[in-house]
Amino acid sequence: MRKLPAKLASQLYGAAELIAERGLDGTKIDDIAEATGIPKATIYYHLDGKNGVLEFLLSDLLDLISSEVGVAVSTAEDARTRLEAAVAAQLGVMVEHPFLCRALVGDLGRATRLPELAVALHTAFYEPIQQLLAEGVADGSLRQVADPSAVAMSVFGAITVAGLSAAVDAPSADPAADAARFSAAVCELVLDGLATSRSRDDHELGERS
Amino acid sequence: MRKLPAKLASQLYGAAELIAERGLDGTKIDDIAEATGIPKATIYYHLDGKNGVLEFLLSDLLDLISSEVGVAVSTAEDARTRLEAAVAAQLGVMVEHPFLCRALVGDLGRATRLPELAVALHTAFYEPIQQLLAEGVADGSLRQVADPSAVAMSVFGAITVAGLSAAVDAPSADPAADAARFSAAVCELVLDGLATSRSRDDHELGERS
Amino acid sequence: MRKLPAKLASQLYGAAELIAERGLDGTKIDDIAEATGIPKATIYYHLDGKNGVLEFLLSDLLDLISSEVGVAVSTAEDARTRLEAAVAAQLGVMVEHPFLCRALVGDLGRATRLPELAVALHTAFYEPIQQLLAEGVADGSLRQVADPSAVAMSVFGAITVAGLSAAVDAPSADPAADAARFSAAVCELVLDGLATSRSRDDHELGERS
Amino acid sequence: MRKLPAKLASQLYGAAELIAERGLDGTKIDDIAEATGIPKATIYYHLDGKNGVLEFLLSDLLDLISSEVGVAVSTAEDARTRLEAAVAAQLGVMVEHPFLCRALVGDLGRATRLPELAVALHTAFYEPIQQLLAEGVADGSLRQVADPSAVAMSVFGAITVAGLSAAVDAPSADPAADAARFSAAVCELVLDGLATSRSRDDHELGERS
DNA sequence: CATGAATGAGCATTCATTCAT
DNA sequence: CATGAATGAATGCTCATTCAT
Repeated sequence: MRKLPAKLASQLYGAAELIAERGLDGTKIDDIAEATGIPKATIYYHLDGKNGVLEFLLSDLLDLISSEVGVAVSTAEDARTRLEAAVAAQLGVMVEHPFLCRALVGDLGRATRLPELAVALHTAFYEPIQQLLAEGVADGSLRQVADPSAVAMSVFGAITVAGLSAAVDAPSADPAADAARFSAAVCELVLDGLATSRSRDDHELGERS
Repeated sequence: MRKLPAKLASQLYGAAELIAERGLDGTKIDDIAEATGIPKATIYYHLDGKNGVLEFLLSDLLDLISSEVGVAVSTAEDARTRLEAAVAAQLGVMVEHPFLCRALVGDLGRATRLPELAVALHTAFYEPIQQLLAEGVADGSLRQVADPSAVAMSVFGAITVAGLSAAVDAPSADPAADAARFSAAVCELVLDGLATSRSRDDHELGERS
Repeated sequence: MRKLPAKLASQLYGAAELIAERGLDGTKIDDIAEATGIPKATIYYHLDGKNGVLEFLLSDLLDLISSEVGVAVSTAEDARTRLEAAVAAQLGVMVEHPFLCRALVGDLGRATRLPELAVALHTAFYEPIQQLLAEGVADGSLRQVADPSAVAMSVFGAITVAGLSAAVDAPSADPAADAARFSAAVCELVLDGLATSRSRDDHELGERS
Repeated sequence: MRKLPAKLASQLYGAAELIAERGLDGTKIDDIAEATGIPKATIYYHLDGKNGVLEFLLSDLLDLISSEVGVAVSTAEDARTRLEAAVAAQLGVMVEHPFLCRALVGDLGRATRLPELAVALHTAFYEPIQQLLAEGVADGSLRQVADPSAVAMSVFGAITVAGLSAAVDAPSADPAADAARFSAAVCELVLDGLATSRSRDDHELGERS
């Protein structure tokens, strides 16, 4: 639980693929030890058991996302533009760490049950979006919606699941391009919606009548 | 092992909360036996082990979603309207089965690794959306997007994460209302997007210049 | 913890020597399993772990002593005679179960920490003596001493340590003879004391002056 | 590993209660380190592992008893008087070191298996008594018994168990008084026996007839 | 000398699963 | 059909001990 030596930390990443593939419960500590080259007992010396390993790995990912998104969000642009930047940032990190992402999803239940991770999850993914939505309303770059928190959750889902899907697919040769592609798709959806203008008119008409 | 007696089936649902709360690996067969009142060996007699329990529980949920969404999608309306109906249908089922939903997500990794479930997952969640998106383009009620499959994935995320969030929150007194609220929020997002028309102009301007 | 099947119970005795020799902590469950022929998991199914094994074994010994002594004490003789009988009974059982006795002594600390054993210990060893001492005073066959409970404890020690010593020594060919020999020695000590009558006079004289 | 600095030695006594309470196997070196304030590795530097700690602690106790009893036994008095003194000496030391006594008894099995301790045990407890008994016969202050070694063992038990019982009971405010009380009780028993003179007559009569 | 850090070796316990009744 | 009893197989974790500084 102390700040584990940089060397160990880096070795530990060798376990990510394992966990992504089999889930934490399907991964024996011995497997982790073997995959990382760190003696079992040493893992226990530095981390708090198997959960500790997951916690360390995911904390790292979450911190990374958190900080990249944080940067993207802190510019002087309007909220809409910053939302696009945030989406790109999050997807960029996710695509760059496919195994961690898959581990996160595969053990989402457990991650949720690990208090520290639960808040990191919230901080990394949900909060910035919610924040941006509110700011967008203030600066006129995003629409006021009826149920902001539900919409924020939904936007979170749109981004994250896209990222996950990218992470789960066989890692492409050009992660940056993948990220850009998904980022564009998500932004197109989230900002402009899918309805055609005609269907919008029809729909409003329908509701009016 | 296929057709378990109706009584057992209903008892088995008593295990959903357990699994939702602790994950399948955190749930002992003995726990399930105790929670459901079904003797351990009897569970084995009817189902194929622990995974069998999860498979049974989730298959049921997935079938339900699949069929409800199927109905919603099979009307004569335009694709956009049917998309709204599909969202409402999916969210309706999810909100009504919060524990199963959480079990599904919590053990997503395992579900993914169970072949039968993996396809059911795809069929229930992703396919109808993808299908609808294509049909919407055809009937002019939905926009043509640059990367349809990425967008479909993203829409799937928008819907599902919203549903999950509803399922995780303390079950409200009025599930139908919850479903409606979330459904509206998701549709607002997915159909109309978040950008204000002004920001759209600005943005296009910015891109042009 | 349920009344284990007679067959298992008898097999379990095969572990006594092991435990006597190495102490419970020095004895692996696997050793016990091997020595008794009972599969490890079956031991766990019936008993509560390693402590459970010790508890079972010693409970048995203690019950046996308790009941044999109980019989010896329940005759119509005077207390002194019954004390002799009790000593013989206790030593008889101890000599007949040398391994259990040694296990008991070797793990006395643990036995003391196991609540059930602690009381059984008291009941089997200490109580009958204390009782007899009191009755002996009443019927005039035993002396009134200044500190009855301290003396009872001491008598208990005289008997038990003698028995232990007999149990620890290589088991003789004729246990009954051993028991009789030790029994006689203990009774001689406990009933008549070691002082010569001359030394008694001297001593009283010394105190008087 | 022999001569540990006085300061460490004194700190080490802080572990006695721990060991008395839980047994040596139930006491982790880390516990000992924490309880004594001596770093784990330092304990290893000075002593030979866990057994070394026990050995150190008990050797000390045994030496103490040995020497105190030795003094008591080396006077010019008759054997009977010296036996009384020896009893008082042994009980005095035991009562003054209740935790060590309990540790000794609780881990009697192990102590017995530690060669050095085994002989120290014999030397401290058994030998002086045996010696005294023989001398008493020679100087006429103690009776000739049929089985001297069995009786010596029994006397040893009478004394030691009394001392233990005193050590286990909550340590009284006045250890010296306790020791005296128990000492008197033990001597009363061991020297004069419990039989009333009437019962002695009856008994001999009974045997004769 | 003293000790923080690291680890090899060990093992109790758990649990899913089977099967005789 | 249903199930109480039994167990094989697996593994997370502990802890005494070592050693480089």
